[in-house]
Amino acid sequence: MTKTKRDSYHHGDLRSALISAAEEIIAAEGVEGFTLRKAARKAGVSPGASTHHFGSMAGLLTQVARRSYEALGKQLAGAAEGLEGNAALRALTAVYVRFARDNTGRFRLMGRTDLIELEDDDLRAAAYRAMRPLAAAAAGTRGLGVPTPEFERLDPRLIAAIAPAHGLAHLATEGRLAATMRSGEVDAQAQDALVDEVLRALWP
Amino acid sequence: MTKTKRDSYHHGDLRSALISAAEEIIAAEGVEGFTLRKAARKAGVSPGASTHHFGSMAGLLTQVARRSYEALGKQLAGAAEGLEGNAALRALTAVYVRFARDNTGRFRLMGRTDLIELEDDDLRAAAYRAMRPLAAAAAGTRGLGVPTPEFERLDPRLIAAIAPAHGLAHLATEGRLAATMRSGEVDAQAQDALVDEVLRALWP
DNA sequence: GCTTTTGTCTAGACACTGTTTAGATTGCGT
DNA sequence: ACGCAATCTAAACAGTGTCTAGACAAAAGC
Repeated sequence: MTKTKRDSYHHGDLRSALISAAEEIIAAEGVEGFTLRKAARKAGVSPGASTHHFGSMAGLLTQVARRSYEALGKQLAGAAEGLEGNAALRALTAVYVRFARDNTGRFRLMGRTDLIELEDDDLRAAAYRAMRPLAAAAAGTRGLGVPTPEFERLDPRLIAAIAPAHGLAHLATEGRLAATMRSGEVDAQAQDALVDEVLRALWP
Repeated sequence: MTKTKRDSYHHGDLRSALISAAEEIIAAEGVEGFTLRKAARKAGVSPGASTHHFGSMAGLLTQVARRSYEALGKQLAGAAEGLEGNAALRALTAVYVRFARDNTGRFRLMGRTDLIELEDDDLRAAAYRAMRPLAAAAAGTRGLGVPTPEFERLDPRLIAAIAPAHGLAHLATEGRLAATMRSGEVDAQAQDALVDEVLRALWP
């Protein structure tokens, strides 16, 4: 679809073309369906062309992961508006889980430390920025203070907020949440209802 | 090390030899370091020999995952003895996270739905059995009743107990928990302390 | 005992994979 | 207009999981 045509030897904007191609493949076939050669074919370029821009496959996928964190962050940012305390936490967690369910490929990629460069500074920064709404909500919960903005030494309160969301998201993508039908398809509405029940138990 | 020597054409007990080989590889090099051919070499057998016993690589890895659930279940079973309510939940969660940290390869495999056969009945049963201590503890928490022993439609209360544990475990193996040193090594003691703090916030 | 059948395993090939090397091509700064 | 640096290609390499044929051995039938 986005198969970029090319009249000249040089591509012009191969870097972002490869990122887009990778994102499309991952969205359509999941991380397990992604190969570097597929992305190269989609961009209309030879397999080795990616090396110069990203160094390795992990370099390309790190960019995809970074953009995925930005997308997650954007969704989280708008989820807790006007809410406070546990209500905010419930809304944020619900959005977190929905993101994982509706963007399974990208979400799985974010956790594949063997495929991405976990030490990449941009990636780490994007990951931290994405979690800021959760950090803010966690600060207003159960009478706890304001979490520190450090990434290396994450605040226990922030982790306490992330852990259930991260766990539910993984359970959802692993097909271990109820409302997973025999066909493998997911009844999104039923799953949302279940998550809501769980959240009322966790953050009453 | 467990390279099974062979004097005859037939192996004798190739099935379990392959499982052991796979477990050793995964323990030493992680899931990402595992290949079917490596396991075959370790068992002293040709690459195609595995097909007859497991059908495919996923078949073999499903057995490894099943055994991993049994190992996790064994550790959980002994963790909540003499404890009740939230104290039991805290102990179980701590063990869950420690299992993930100390058996990263196996834990990662359990979540790799692209590598194992998620619909395998034995696997599903082992997974459910492993969670039983958590289900029992969840029943005694916050005045909730006894969870139903169904696997397809998991009880919200059980999920509420699993989610934080699962989330913390994934965060730990993804290197996203504090106490991850620059070298990539983990200060287990510091991590345990952090998890303890988080757990006191979640299950006070 | 001998033969046949059945279960195991090997050898080789197939279509892939990510990465590396050397070289072709182009755009840009001067 | 020229040279340099950036960019991309082509081909090769060492792997991968799986498939097909056939070789081997142990158990079953008589």
